Amino acid sequence: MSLDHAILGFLSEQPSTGYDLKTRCFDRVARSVWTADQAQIYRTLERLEKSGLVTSRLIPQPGRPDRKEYAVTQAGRRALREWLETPHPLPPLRDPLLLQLLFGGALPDDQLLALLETARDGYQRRLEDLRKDAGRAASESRNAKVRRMTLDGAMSQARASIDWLDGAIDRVRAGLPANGDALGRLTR
Amino acid sequence: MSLDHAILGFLSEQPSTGYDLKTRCFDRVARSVWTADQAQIYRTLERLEKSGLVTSRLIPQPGRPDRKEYAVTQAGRRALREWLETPHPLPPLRDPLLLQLLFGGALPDDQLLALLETARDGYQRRLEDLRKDAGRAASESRNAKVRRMTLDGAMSQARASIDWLDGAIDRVRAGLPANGDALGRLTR
DNA sequence: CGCGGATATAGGACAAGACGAGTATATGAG
DNA sequence: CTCATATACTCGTCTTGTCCTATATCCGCG
Repeated sequence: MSLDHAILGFLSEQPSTGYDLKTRCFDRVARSVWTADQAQIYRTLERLEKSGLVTSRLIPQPGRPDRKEYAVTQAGRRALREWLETPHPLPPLRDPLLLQLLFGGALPDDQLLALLETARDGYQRRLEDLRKDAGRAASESRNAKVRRMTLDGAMSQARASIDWLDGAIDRVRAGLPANGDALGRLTR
Repeated sequence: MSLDHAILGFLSEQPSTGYDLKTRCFDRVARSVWTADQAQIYRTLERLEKSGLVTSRLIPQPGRPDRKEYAVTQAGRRALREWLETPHPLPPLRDPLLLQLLFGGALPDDQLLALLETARDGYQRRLEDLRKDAGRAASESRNAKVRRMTLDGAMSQARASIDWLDGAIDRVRAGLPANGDALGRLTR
């Protein structure tokens, strides 16, 4: 369960509330790598506390709701360390666009092109977001350098998709054989 | 729900049983694009039948269990066509390795390298599988060409990951700044 | 003065996917 | 004769992820 360990990781850097984790960690630094929704974070924090990997303390705040600040325990640090050390299986490739393309021969050229171009633009936007992130974090520490590798990985994946889509678009524009009756079977 | 449409897509090519879909379609041609387990496929077929997108007929087989063969209906073809035409959002980037790397600065060089190298090997294996698939399907039809684009996409993603990981491995070997006390905080 | 946005937490509902176990029968290898 | 394998289908539970709602207060803006 990667989310558990992502939370342990962030808490090991700094004790935080659920709200902090959502807004400062997941919506900012982990945005391009792993997203998590609020409900998920609170649920996970409860579970982690039950299994003794984090503890919480209430910090009263005059006027506004108490902060419930979570911190990792020793057991939590051990769990994090263990997870960090072990290699995990590749994420299963599960891409709606590729699936569409598997059956995309049934579409006429213009619709096929629309599909490819929309995806291309999506990756382009993702790449720009990543570039912004990369611009912000420029430090010389080990942590910053490793974190920079993370961004590089995400960026190179986006770039690969863009290049591939550009090639695919060219090939469709250059002309594909017309389809026999696949479209007919689908439209009728 | 992409799985629904993947099933509709395969059935539109050829009526099949759940077993056929699992072994001939998902474990073979869609393997590199979308995986599905058996239970999932049977459940989805039931649901699709209830909503009138597929129909089934029992084909008795002497000795062994009846084949329950599903076929798309007109409504099913329409649903498939509609899904094929509309662009879908990019798959969220959710990669355990990238997440590990986010906190990977706490690891010593050798463990960091082990992580990167394992992942590299994984992508290498995936790429080889894809190459085998690409070798098999060499036809001149529109469908085959579009399907070939699908494989190209999957391959270029794998290649991008390999290149990135090679670069990252080199950079770690070339020497990263030592970490302050992050490791200490984790080990103690 | 009211309204919305930021801060802060928590609950329910639900689809989708992962995982595993169970039930048949037939064929063929050892 | 047994064991593995292929064919074919069913059930159940757990985890994930998403969405929506509710509760509270404070601050700034118009």
